[in-house]
Amino acid sequence: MQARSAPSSLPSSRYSRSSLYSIYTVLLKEYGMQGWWPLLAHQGMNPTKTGSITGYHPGDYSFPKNEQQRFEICIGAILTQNTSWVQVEKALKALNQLNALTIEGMAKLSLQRLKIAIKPAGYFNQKAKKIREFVVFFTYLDGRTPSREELLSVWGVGPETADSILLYAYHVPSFVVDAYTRRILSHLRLIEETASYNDIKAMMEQALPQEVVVYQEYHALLVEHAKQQYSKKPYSQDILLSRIHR
DNA sequence: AACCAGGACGTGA
DNA sequence: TCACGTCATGGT
Repeated sequence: MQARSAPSSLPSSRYSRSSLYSIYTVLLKEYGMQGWWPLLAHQGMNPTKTGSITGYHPGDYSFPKNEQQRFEICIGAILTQNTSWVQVEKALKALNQLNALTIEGMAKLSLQRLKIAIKPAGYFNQKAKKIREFVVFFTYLDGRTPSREELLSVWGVGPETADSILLYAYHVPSFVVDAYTRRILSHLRLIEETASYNDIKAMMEQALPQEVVVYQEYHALLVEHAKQQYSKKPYSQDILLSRIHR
């Protein structure tokens, strides 16, 4: 680790830290448990989630239940880069039809068929390459949990994808920062717009209990809240603003 | 008909 | 380090 200067762009007062936790409790009361990461098919799936047909499992944190589901989460994390989950779901279903949501099946799939299958998720040339790179890495892991640095060394895996894989596929408490997180926290003036990914991640992890369930739900709740209130500009008066004092 | 969607990478200051 | 262009399909 190299020495780093303190991020001047972040408020570090007690007020902002407690605000970050109260945001979580407010969102949880408002929207309920989110049941991420969505999986194609499993027992007890919940079909009533915004923007998706099936796959969520609120209150059940026992996923993934096997290596295949773990693999599916990883592939979904790559496919959802800058793409809505509805589109990713189409791609995942197409892959599943080809028996390519297993490591063995994916390894057999031709590049051309892979590209066609994931086309709905966009960037199919890049994402096909990313998936193939990840398959090599996943095989190399041989069931071991990767470190964040290992994940980041894989071509096509950036900070958010790495943290999503750690948090949802491996239950490692690593907070996921996405565009919605930055948008909401910035609008609430809890961060500067220019705050870096790692700055925001560090702030969240310092403010919250370092628990997988909290990180999973918080991230998913921010996404749900953003879909409700931050999809189109100008952003309206956030319901959180009147409720995060203390 | 622009604009956005659960980003990452390559490039040149 | 960082700002900017590129990648691509499909919703609203």
